[in-house]
Amino acid sequence: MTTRISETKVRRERLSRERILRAALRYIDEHGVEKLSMHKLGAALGVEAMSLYNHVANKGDVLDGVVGVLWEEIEAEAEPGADWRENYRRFARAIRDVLGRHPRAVPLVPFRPVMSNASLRAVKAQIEKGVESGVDAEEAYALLRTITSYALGHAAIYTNWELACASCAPSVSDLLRDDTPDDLAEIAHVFCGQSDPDAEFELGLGLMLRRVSTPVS
Amino acid sequence: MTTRISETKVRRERLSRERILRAALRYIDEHGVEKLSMHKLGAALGVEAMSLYNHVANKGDVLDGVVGVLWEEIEAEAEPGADWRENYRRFARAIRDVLGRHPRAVPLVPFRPVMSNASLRAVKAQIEKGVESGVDAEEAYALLRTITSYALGHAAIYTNWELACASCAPSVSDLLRDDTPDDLAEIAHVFCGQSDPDAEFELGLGLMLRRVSTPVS
DNA sequence: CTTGACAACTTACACCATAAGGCTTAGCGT
DNA sequence: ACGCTAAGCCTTATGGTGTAAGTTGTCAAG
Repeated sequence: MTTRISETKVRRERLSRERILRAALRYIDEHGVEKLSMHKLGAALGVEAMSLYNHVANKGDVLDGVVGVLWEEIEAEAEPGADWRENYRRFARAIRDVLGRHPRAVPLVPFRPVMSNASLRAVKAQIEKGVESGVDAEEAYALLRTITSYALGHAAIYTNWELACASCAPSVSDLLRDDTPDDLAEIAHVFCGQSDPDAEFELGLGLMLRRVSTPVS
Repeated sequence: MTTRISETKVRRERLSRERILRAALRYIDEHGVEKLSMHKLGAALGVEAMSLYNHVANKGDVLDGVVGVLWEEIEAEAEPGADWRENYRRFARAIRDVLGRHPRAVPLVPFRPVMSNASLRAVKAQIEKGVESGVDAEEAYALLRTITSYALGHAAIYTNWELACASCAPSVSDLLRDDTPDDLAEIAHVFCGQSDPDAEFELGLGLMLRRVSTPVS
Protein backbone atom coordinates (compact mmCIF):
# COMPACT_ATOMS: atom_id res chain seq x y z
CA MET A 1 0.00 0.00 0.00
CA THR A 2 2.57 2.57 1.08
CA THR A 3 5.02 1.33 -1.54
CA ARG A 4 2.43 2.21 -4.15
CA ILE A 5 2.27 5.75 -2.91
CA SER A 6 5.91 6.61 -3.40
CA GLU A 7 5.90 4.77 -6.69
CA THR A 8 3.13 6.93 -8.07
CA LYS A 9 4.68 10.07 -6.77
CA VAL A 10 7.96 9.44 -8.51
CA ARG A 11 6.54 8.30 -11.82
CA ARG A 12 3.75 10.71 -12.51
CA GLU A 13 4.33 14.23 -13.76
CA ARG A 14 1.47 16.65 -13.60
CA LEU A 15 -1.15 16.56 -16.36
CA SER A 16 -2.14 19.81 -18.07
CA ARG A 17 -4.11 20.99 -21.08
CA GLU A 18 -0.84 21.95 -22.72
CA ARG A 19 0.71 18.53 -22.21
CA ILE A 20 -2.44 16.81 -23.42
CA LEU A 21 -2.62 18.82 -26.63
CA ARG A 22 1.00 18.19 -27.45
CA ALA A 23 0.59 14.49 -26.86
CA ALA A 24 -2.51 14.50 -29.03
CA LEU A 25 -0.67 16.17 -31.89
CA ARG A 26 2.20 13.72 -31.55
CA TYR A 27 -0.22 10.80 -31.59
CA ILE A 28 -2.03 12.15 -34.64
CA ASP A 29 1.27 12.68 -36.44
CA GLU A 30 2.12 9.06 -35.87
CA HIS A 31 -1.19 7.28 -36.26
CA GLY A 32 -3.68 9.65 -37.87
CA VAL A 33 -6.71 11.51 -36.60
CA GLU A 34 -9.09 8.61 -36.93
CA LYS A 35 -6.98 6.43 -34.62
CA LEU A 36 -6.95 8.93 -31.78
CA SER A 37 -9.13 8.00 -28.84
CA MET A 38 -9.26 9.29 -25.32
CA HIS A 39 -8.08 5.92 -24.07
CA LYS A 40 -5.04 5.88 -26.30
CA LEU A 41 -4.29 9.50 -25.57
CA GLY A 42 -4.50 8.75 -21.87
CA ALA A 43 -2.27 5.72 -22.31
CA ALA A 44 0.29 7.82 -24.18
CA LEU A 45 0.45 10.03 -21.10
CA GLY A 46 0.51 7.15 -18.64
CA VAL A 47 -2.94 7.99 -17.40
CA GLU A 48 -6.51 6.73 -17.52
CA ALA A 49 -8.85 8.17 -20.15
CA MET A 50 -11.16 9.90 -17.69
CA SER A 51 -8.36 11.84 -16.12
CA LEU A 52 -8.10 13.88 -19.26
CA TYR A 53 -11.57 15.27 -18.65
CA ASN A 54 -10.20 17.24 -15.72
CA HIS A 55 -8.27 19.42 -18.13
CA VAL A 56 -10.26 19.23 -21.31
CA ALA A 57 -13.99 19.46 -22.00
CA ASN A 58 -14.27 16.54 -24.40
CA LYS A 59 -12.68 15.03 -27.45
CA GLY A 60 -13.79 17.89 -29.70
CA ASP A 61 -12.03 20.28 -27.39
CA VAL A 62 -8.84 18.27 -27.77
CA LEU A 63 -9.12 18.44 -31.55
CA ASP A 64 -9.76 22.18 -31.46
CA GLY A 65 -6.77 22.55 -29.21
CA VAL A 66 -4.57 20.69 -31.63
CA VAL A 67 -5.60 23.08 -34.39
CA GLY A 68 -4.68 25.94 -32.07
CA VAL A 69 -1.23 24.49 -31.55
CA LEU A 70 -0.76 24.26 -35.29
CA TRP A 71 -1.77 27.90 -35.79
CA GLU A 72 0.76 28.89 -33.18
CA GLU A 73 3.41 27.03 -35.07
CA ILE A 74 2.36 28.82 -38.24
CA GLU A 75 2.48 32.20 -36.58
CA ALA A 76 5.95 31.55 -35.22
CA GLU A 77 7.12 30.72 -38.70
CA ALA A 78 5.69 33.79 -40.41
CA GLU A 79 6.81 36.84 -38.53
CA PRO A 80 6.50 39.69 -40.99
CA GLY A 81 9.34 41.77 -42.36
CA ALA A 82 9.43 44.87 -44.51
CA ASP A 83 7.82 43.99 -47.84
CA TRP A 84 4.13 43.23 -47.52
CA ARG A 85 3.99 41.12 -50.66
CA GLU A 86 6.84 39.03 -49.40
CA ASN A 87 5.05 38.75 -46.07
CA TYR A 88 1.92 37.37 -47.64
CA ARG A 89 4.05 34.87 -49.44
CA ARG A 90 5.76 33.92 -46.23
CA PHE A 91 2.44 33.51 -44.49
CA ALA A 92 1.15 31.18 -47.18
CA ARG A 93 4.38 29.22 -47.11
CA ALA A 94 4.22 28.95 -43.35
CA ILE A 95 0.76 27.39 -43.62
CA ARG A 96 1.95 25.00 -46.24
CA ASP A 97 5.18 24.07 -44.47
CA VAL A 98 3.68 23.55 -41.05
CA LEU A 99 0.84 21.45 -42.43
CA GLY A 100 3.38 19.60 -44.51
CA ARG A 101 5.16 18.71 -41.31
CA HIS A 102 1.91 17.42 -39.76
CA PRO A 103 0.20 15.86 -42.74
CA ARG A 104 -2.12 13.61 -40.78
CA ALA A 105 -3.44 16.54 -38.77
CA VAL A 106 -4.35 18.53 -41.88
CA PRO A 107 -7.96 17.34 -42.11
CA LEU A 108 -8.66 19.07 -38.82
CA VAL A 109 -7.55 22.51 -39.80
CA PRO A 110 -10.04 23.79 -42.38
CA PHE A 111 -13.01 22.37 -40.51
CA ARG A 112 -12.41 23.54 -36.99
CA PRO A 113 -12.64 27.32 -37.07
CA VAL A 114 -10.60 28.01 -34.01
CA MET A 115 -9.87 31.69 -34.07
CA SER A 116 -6.87 31.24 -31.88
CA ASN A 117 -4.97 34.26 -30.67
CA ALA A 118 -2.01 33.00 -32.59
CA SER A 119 -3.76 33.03 -35.94
CA LEU A 120 -5.39 36.38 -35.28
CA ARG A 121 -2.09 37.91 -34.27
CA ALA A 122 -0.58 36.67 -37.49
CA VAL A 123 -3.42 38.12 -39.55
CA LYS A 124 -3.24 41.44 -37.77
CA ALA A 125 0.45 41.75 -38.37
CA GLN A 126 0.08 40.94 -42.06
CA ILE A 127 -2.72 43.41 -42.59
CA GLU A 128 -0.99 46.23 -40.81
CA LYS A 129 2.12 45.80 -42.88
CA GLY A 130 0.05 45.83 -46.02
CA VAL A 131 -1.95 48.92 -45.17
CA GLU A 132 1.24 50.64 -44.05
CA SER A 133 2.60 50.06 -47.53
CA GLY A 134 -0.42 51.66 -49.13
CA VAL A 135 -2.58 48.65 -49.94
CA ASP A 136 -6.27 49.37 -49.60
CA ALA A 137 -7.43 47.83 -46.32
CA GLU A 138 -10.39 46.01 -47.75
CA GLU A 139 -8.28 44.66 -50.55
CA ALA A 140 -5.64 43.57 -48.09
CA TYR A 141 -8.17 41.55 -46.15
CA ALA A 142 -9.69 40.03 -49.26
CA LEU A 143 -6.32 39.09 -50.63
CA LEU A 144 -5.20 37.54 -47.38
CA ARG A 145 -8.38 35.49 -47.19
CA THR A 146 -7.89 34.37 -50.76
CA ILE A 147 -4.33 33.33 -50.13
CA THR A 148 -5.30 31.51 -46.98
CA SER A 149 -7.96 29.55 -48.84
CA TYR A 150 -5.46 28.65 -51.48
CA ALA A 151 -2.76 27.61 -49.05
CA LEU A 152 -5.14 25.44 -47.06
CA GLY A 153 -6.65 23.85 -50.13
CA HIS A 154 -3.27 23.13 -51.60
CA ALA A 155 -1.94 21.72 -48.36
CA ALA A 156 -5.02 19.57 -47.93
CA ILE A 157 -4.84 18.03 -51.36
CA TYR A 158 -1.12 17.50 -51.61
CA THR A 159 -0.25 16.32 -48.13
CA ASN A 160 -3.12 13.92 -48.38
CA TRP A 161 -1.87 12.83 -51.74
CA GLU A 162 1.64 12.20 -50.50
CA LEU A 163 0.32 10.29 -47.52
CA ALA A 164 -1.69 8.04 -49.80
CA CYS A 165 1.31 7.41 -52.02
CA ALA A 166 3.66 6.74 -49.15
CA SER A 167 1.43 4.40 -47.22
CA CYS A 168 -0.78 2.33 -49.43
CA ALA A 169 -0.62 3.40 -53.04
CA PRO A 170 2.75 3.01 -54.73
CA SER A 171 1.39 4.27 -58.04
CA VAL A 172 -1.34 6.50 -59.33
CA SER A 173 -3.15 3.54 -60.85
CA ASP A 174 -3.91 2.17 -57.41
CA LEU A 175 -6.10 5.15 -56.69
CA LEU A 176 -8.25 4.57 -59.71
CA ARG A 177 -11.36 2.43 -59.73
CA ASP A 178 -11.20 -0.80 -61.69
CA ASP A 179 -13.50 0.39 -64.43
CA THR A 180 -11.47 3.46 -65.39
CA PRO A 181 -11.02 3.69 -69.18
CA ASP A 182 -7.51 4.05 -70.56
CA ASP A 183 -7.78 7.61 -71.77
CA LEU A 184 -8.94 8.78 -68.37
CA ALA A 185 -6.22 6.79 -66.62
CA GLU A 186 -3.68 8.62 -68.74
CA ILE A 187 -5.15 11.94 -67.71
CA ALA A 188 -4.99 10.87 -64.10
CA HIS A 189 -1.29 10.14 -64.41
CA VAL A 190 -0.52 13.51 -65.90
CA PHE A 191 -2.85 15.43 -63.66
CA CYS A 192 -1.76 13.86 -60.42
CA GLY A 193 1.61 12.31 -60.90
CA GLN A 194 3.96 14.54 -62.69
CA SER A 195 4.43 17.87 -61.07
CA ASP A 196 6.47 19.36 -58.29
CA PRO A 197 4.07 20.54 -55.57
CA ASP A 198 6.46 23.19 -54.29
CA ALA A 199 6.95 24.81 -57.65
CA GLU A 200 3.27 24.69 -58.30
CA PHE A 201 2.41 26.23 -54.99
CA GLU A 202 4.69 29.12 -55.84
CA LEU A 203 3.03 29.41 -59.20
CA GLY A 204 -0.40 30.00 -57.71
CA LEU A 205 1.04 32.37 -55.17
CA GLY A 206 2.80 34.35 -57.87
CA LEU A 207 -0.37 34.60 -59.91
CA MET A 208 -2.30 35.97 -56.97
CA LEU A 209 0.31 38.42 -55.77
CA ARG A 210 1.64 39.76 -59.01
CA ARG A 211 -0.34 42.92 -59.40
CA VAL A 212 -3.14 43.69 -57.07
CA SER A 213 -4.46 47.08 -57.99
CA THR A 214 -5.27 46.54 -61.68
CA PRO A 215 -8.88 45.75 -62.52
CA VAL A 216 -9.66 42.07 -62.42
CA SER A 217 -10.51 39.76 -65.32
CA MET B 1 -44.99 -17.18 -41.47
CA THR B 2 -46.36 -16.99 -44.99
CA THR B 3 -47.93 -13.60 -44.26
CA ARG B 4 -44.51 -12.31 -43.42
CA ILE B 5 -43.17 -13.37 -46.77
CA SER B 6 -45.56 -11.33 -48.85
CA GLU B 7 -45.16 -8.46 -46.44
CA THR B 8 -41.44 -8.32 -47.00
CA LYS B 9 -41.78 -8.70 -50.71
CA VAL B 10 -44.12 -5.76 -50.96
CA ARG B 11 -42.27 -3.46 -48.63
CA ARG B 12 -38.66 -3.97 -49.59
CA GLU B 13 -37.14 -2.51 -52.72
CA ARG B 14 -33.82 -3.90 -53.75
CA LEU B 15 -30.70 -2.48 -52.13
CA SER B 16 -27.83 -1.36 -54.34
CA ARG B 17 -24.56 0.51 -54.08
CA GLU B 18 -26.18 3.38 -55.89
CA ARG B 19 -29.09 3.60 -53.49
CA ILE B 20 -26.81 3.30 -50.48
CA LEU B 21 -24.55 6.12 -51.61
CA ARG B 22 -27.47 8.41 -52.29
CA ALA B 23 -28.95 7.69 -48.89
CA ALA B 24 -25.58 8.31 -47.30
CA LEU B 25 -25.24 11.69 -48.97
CA ARG B 26 -28.77 12.61 -47.93
CA TYR B 27 -28.06 11.59 -44.36
CA ILE B 28 -24.80 13.55 -44.30
CA ASP B 29 -26.54 16.62 -45.70
CA GLU B 30 -29.03 16.46 -42.88
CA HIS B 31 -26.96 15.37 -39.91
CA GLY B 32 -23.29 15.74 -40.78
CA VAL B 33 -20.52 13.26 -41.53
CA GLU B 34 -19.71 12.52 -37.94
CA LYS B 35 -23.26 11.34 -37.21
CA LEU B 36 -23.30 8.83 -40.01
CA SER B 37 -23.04 5.23 -38.91
CA MET B 38 -23.74 2.00 -40.69
CA HIS B 39 -26.62 1.32 -38.31
CA LYS B 40 -28.28 4.64 -39.04
CA LEU B 41 -27.63 4.35 -42.75
CA GLY B 42 -29.23 0.94 -42.71
CA ALA B 43 -32.17 2.28 -40.75
CA ALA B 44 -32.61 5.08 -43.26
CA LEU B 45 -32.98 2.40 -45.92
CA GLY B 46 -35.24 0.19 -43.81
CA VAL B 47 -32.54 -2.42 -43.48
CA GLU B 48 -30.14 -3.84 -40.92
CA ALA B 49 -26.59 -2.47 -40.81
CA MET B 50 -24.91 -5.65 -41.93
CA SER B 51 -26.98 -5.91 -45.09
CA LEU B 52 -25.09 -2.96 -46.46
CA TYR B 53 -21.93 -5.02 -46.51
CA ASN B 54 -23.36 -7.04 -49.37
CA HIS B 55 -23.01 -4.01 -51.61
CA VAL B 56 -20.25 -2.01 -50.06
CA ALA B 57 -16.85 -3.01 -48.68
CA ASN B 58 -16.95 -0.98 -45.46
CA LYS B 59 -17.69 2.46 -44.15
CA GLY B 60 -14.70 4.01 -45.87
CA ASP B 61 -15.98 2.70 -49.14
CA VAL B 62 -19.30 4.42 -48.51
CA LEU B 63 -17.54 7.70 -47.81
CA ASP B 64 -15.42 7.37 -50.94
CA GLY B 65 -18.57 6.64 -52.88
CA VAL B 66 -20.22 9.78 -51.59
CA VAL B 67 -17.27 11.82 -52.81
CA GLY B 68 -17.66 10.15 -56.18
CA VAL B 69 -21.31 11.18 -56.33
CA LEU B 70 -20.30 14.75 -55.59
CA TRP B 71 -17.71 14.77 -58.38
CA GLU B 72 -20.35 13.54 -60.77
CA GLU B 73 -22.56 16.40 -59.77
CA ILE B 74 -19.67 18.79 -60.34
CA GLU B 75 -18.92 17.35 -63.74
CA ALA B 76 -22.55 17.67 -64.82
CA GLU B 77 -22.47 21.30 -63.83
CA ALA B 78 -19.30 22.22 -65.69
CA GLU B 79 -19.60 21.06 -69.28
CA PRO B 80 -17.08 23.12 -71.22
CA GLY B 81 -17.91 25.65 -73.89
CA ALA B 82 -15.77 27.65 -76.30
CA ASP B 83 -13.50 29.90 -74.22
CA TRP B 84 -11.00 27.96 -72.15
CA ARG B 85 -10.58 30.72 -69.57
CA GLU B 86 -14.29 30.81 -69.06
CA ASN B 87 -14.30 27.02 -68.80
CA TYR B 88 -11.77 27.04 -65.99
CA ARG B 89 -13.87 29.60 -64.24
CA ARG B 90 -16.96 27.48 -64.71
CA PHE B 91 -15.16 24.44 -63.36
CA ALA B 92 -14.09 26.27 -60.23
CA ARG B 93 -17.60 27.64 -59.75
CA ALA B 94 -19.09 24.20 -60.18
CA ILE B 95 -16.88 22.91 -57.38
CA ARG B 96 -17.86 25.78 -55.17
CA ASP B 97 -21.57 25.60 -55.95
CA VAL B 98 -21.95 21.87 -55.55
CA LEU B 99 -20.04 21.85 -52.30
CA GLY B 100 -22.09 24.83 -51.21
CA ARG B 101 -25.17 22.71 -51.73
CA HIS B 102 -23.71 19.91 -49.60
CA PRO B 103 -21.83 21.84 -46.94
CA ARG B 104 -21.69 19.05 -44.41
CA ALA B 105 -20.15 16.69 -46.93
CA VAL B 106 -17.32 19.08 -47.75
CA PRO B 107 -14.83 17.69 -45.21
CA LEU B 108 -14.80 14.43 -47.13
CA VAL B 109 -13.79 15.82 -50.48
CA PRO B 110 -10.22 17.06 -50.12
CA PHE B 111 -9.20 14.08 -48.05
CA ARG B 112 -10.52 11.18 -50.04
CA PRO B 113 -8.67 11.14 -53.33
CA VAL B 114 -11.26 9.32 -55.35
CA MET B 115 -10.22 9.67 -58.93
CA SER B 116 -13.70 9.01 -60.18
CA ASN B 117 -14.37 8.77 -63.84
CA ALA B 118 -16.55 11.81 -63.52
CA SER B 119 -13.80 14.05 -62.18
CA LEU B 120 -11.27 12.74 -64.67
CA ARG B 121 -13.64 13.29 -67.55
CA ALA B 122 -14.11 16.85 -66.40
CA VAL B 123 -10.37 17.44 -66.14
CA LYS B 124 -9.73 15.93 -69.53
CA ALA B 125 -12.32 18.12 -71.18
CA GLN B 126 -10.91 21.23 -69.55
CA ILE B 127 -7.35 20.48 -70.54
CA GLU B 128 -8.21 19.66 -74.12
CA LYS B 129 -10.07 22.90 -74.55
CA GLY B 130 -7.13 24.80 -73.13
CA VAL B 131 -4.50 23.16 -75.30
CA GLU B 132 -6.75 23.56 -78.32
CA SER B 133 -6.69 27.29 -77.68
CA GLY B 134 -2.93 27.39 -77.58
CA VAL B 135 -2.19 27.12 -73.86
CA ASP B 136 0.92 25.14 -73.12
CA ALA B 137 -0.15 21.67 -71.94
CA GLU B 138 2.01 21.64 -68.85
CA GLU B 139 0.85 25.09 -67.93
CA ALA B 140 -2.76 24.07 -68.46
CA TYR B 141 -2.38 21.21 -66.01
CA ALA B 142 -0.61 23.32 -63.44
CA LEU B 143 -3.17 26.06 -63.66
CA LEU B 144 -6.06 23.64 -63.37
CA ARG B 145 -4.50 22.04 -60.30
CA THR B 146 -3.96 25.45 -58.79
CA ILE B 147 -7.53 26.48 -59.39
CA THR B 148 -8.82 23.22 -58.01
CA SER B 149 -6.81 23.70 -54.83
CA TYR B 150 -8.18 27.18 -54.48
CA ALA B 151 -11.78 26.21 -55.10
CA LEU B 152 -11.62 23.35 -52.61
CA GLY B 153 -9.88 25.45 -49.97
CA HIS B 154 -12.34 28.27 -50.37
CA ALA B 155 -15.32 25.95 -50.27
CA ALA B 156 -13.96 24.19 -47.21
CA ILE B 157 -13.42 27.35 -45.23
CA TYR B 158 -16.56 29.21 -46.18
CA THR B 159 -19.14 26.45 -46.13
CA ASN B 160 -17.79 25.44 -42.79
CA TRP B 161 -17.98 29.00 -41.66
CA GLU B 162 -21.58 29.41 -42.74
CA LEU B 163 -22.52 26.15 -41.08
CA ALA B 164 -21.03 27.32 -37.83
CA CYS B 165 -22.89 30.60 -38.03
CA ALA B 166 -26.20 29.01 -38.93
CA SER B 167 -26.14 26.33 -36.28
CA CYS B 168 -24.43 27.42 -33.13
CA ALA B 169 -22.66 30.74 -33.48
CA PRO B 170 -24.89 33.75 -34.14
CA SER B 171 -21.93 36.10 -34.08
CA VAL B 172 -18.24 36.03 -34.71
CA SER B 173 -17.50 36.58 -31.03
CA ASP B 174 -18.86 33.15 -30.22
CA LEU B 175 -16.05 31.54 -32.14
CA LEU B 176 -13.36 33.28 -30.16
CA ARG B 177 -11.82 31.89 -27.03
CA ASP B 178 -12.60 33.68 -23.80
CA ASP B 179 -9.15 35.15 -23.40
CA THR B 180 -9.04 36.94 -26.74
CA PRO B 181 -7.79 40.52 -26.35
CA ASP B 182 -9.92 43.30 -27.81
CA ASP B 183 -7.66 44.29 -30.66
CA LEU B 184 -7.54 40.73 -31.91
CA ALA B 185 -11.29 40.37 -31.57
CA GLU B 186 -11.68 43.39 -33.81
CA ILE B 187 -9.43 41.85 -36.40
CA ALA B 188 -11.46 38.68 -36.22
CA HIS B 189 -14.63 40.59 -36.99
CA VAL B 190 -13.17 42.30 -40.00
CA PHE B 191 -11.32 39.28 -41.26
CA CYS B 192 -14.17 36.85 -40.92
CA GLY B 193 -17.38 38.74 -40.80
CA GLN B 194 -17.58 41.40 -43.37
CA SER B 195 -17.12 40.16 -46.85
CA ASP B 196 -19.20 38.58 -49.57
CA PRO B 197 -17.82 35.08 -50.21
CA ASP B 198 -19.07 35.00 -53.78
CA ALA B 199 -17.39 38.24 -54.77
CA GLU B 200 -14.23 37.17 -53.05
CA PHE B 201 -14.17 33.82 -54.75
CA GLU B 202 -14.38 35.61 -58.07
CA LEU B 203 -11.56 37.90 -57.00
CA GLY B 204 -9.17 35.01 -56.45
CA LEU B 205 -10.27 33.38 -59.66
CA GLY B 206 -9.72 36.57 -61.59
CA LEU B 207 -6.26 36.98 -60.14
CA MET B 208 -5.24 33.52 -61.19
CA LEU B 209 -6.73 33.59 -64.68
CA ARG B 210 -5.85 37.07 -65.77
CA ARG B 211 -2.72 36.49 -67.76
CA VAL B 212 -1.11 33.14 -67.80
CA SER B 213 1.80 33.33 -70.15
CA THR B 214 3.79 36.18 -68.57
CA PRO B 215 6.64 35.15 -66.27
CA VAL B 216 5.63 34.84 -62.67
CA SER B 217 6.83 37.07 -59.84
C1' DC C 1 -38.99 -30.41 -56.41
C1' DT C 2 -34.39 -29.85 -55.51
C1' DT C 3 -30.37 -27.22 -55.43
C1' DG C 4 -27.75 -23.41 -55.19
C1' DA C 5 -26.66 -18.69 -54.81
C1' DC C 6 -27.24 -14.69 -52.68
C1' DA C 7 -29.50 -10.96 -50.06
C1' DA C 8 -30.94 -9.79 -45.69
C1' DC C 9 -31.07 -10.80 -40.72
C1' DT C 10 -29.14 -12.15 -36.05
C1' DT C 11 -25.68 -12.65 -32.91
C1' DA C 12 -21.34 -11.46 -31.06
C1' DC C 13 -17.20 -8.82 -29.98
C1' DA C 14 -13.93 -5.34 -29.23
C1' DC C 15 -13.70 -0.57 -28.91
C1' DC C 16 -15.54 4.14 -28.41
C1' DA C 17 -16.99 8.71 -25.60
C1' DT C 18 -18.33 9.96 -21.43
C1' DA C 19 -21.54 10.24 -16.96
C1' DA C 20 -21.31 9.13 -11.91
C1' DG C 21 -18.97 8.13 -8.07
C1' DG C 22 -14.79 6.53 -5.20
C1' DC C 23 -9.95 6.79 -3.83
C1' DT C 24 -5.37 9.17 -3.20
C1' DT C 25 -2.68 12.92 -2.38
C1' DA C 26 -1.12 17.76 -1.65
C1' DG C 27 -1.58 21.73 0.84
C1' DC C 28 -3.48 24.05 4.42
C1' DG C 29 -4.79 25.83 9.29
C1' DT C 30 -4.50 24.39 13.75
C1' DA D 1 1.34 15.84 14.45
C1' DC D 2 -3.58 16.28 13.15
C1' DG D 3 -7.65 16.23 10.21
C1' DC D 4 -10.02 19.17 6.55
C1' DT D 5 -10.69 20.29 1.88
C1' DA D 6 -10.20 20.30 -2.87
C1' DA D 7 -8.36 18.60 -6.87
C1' DG D 8 -6.38 14.96 -9.68
C1' DC D 9 -6.80 10.42 -10.85
C1' DC D 10 -9.15 5.86 -11.18
C1' DT D 11 -13.13 2.46 -11.51
C1' DT D 12 -17.38 1.22 -13.12
C1' DA D 13 -21.25 1.51 -16.18
C1' DT D 14 -24.08 2.78 -20.36
C1' DG D 15 -25.24 3.10 -24.89
C1' DG D 16 -23.37 3.54 -29.48
C1' DT D 17 -19.78 2.02 -33.08
C1' DG D 18 -17.71 -1.01 -37.12
C1' DT D 19 -17.68 -5.41 -38.68
C1' DA D 20 -16.72 -10.78 -38.48
C1' DA D 21 -19.37 -15.10 -38.45
C1' DG D 22 -23.24 -17.72 -38.80
C1' DT D 23 -28.44 -18.15 -39.92
C1' DT D 24 -32.66 -17.62 -42.37
C1' DG D 25 -35.50 -16.45 -46.24
C1' DT D 26 -36.17 -15.91 -51.49
C1' DC D 27 -35.91 -16.84 -56.03
C1' DA D 28 -34.13 -19.04 -60.48
C1' DA D 29 -32.16 -22.76 -62.94
C1' DG D 30 -31.74 -27.68 -63.20
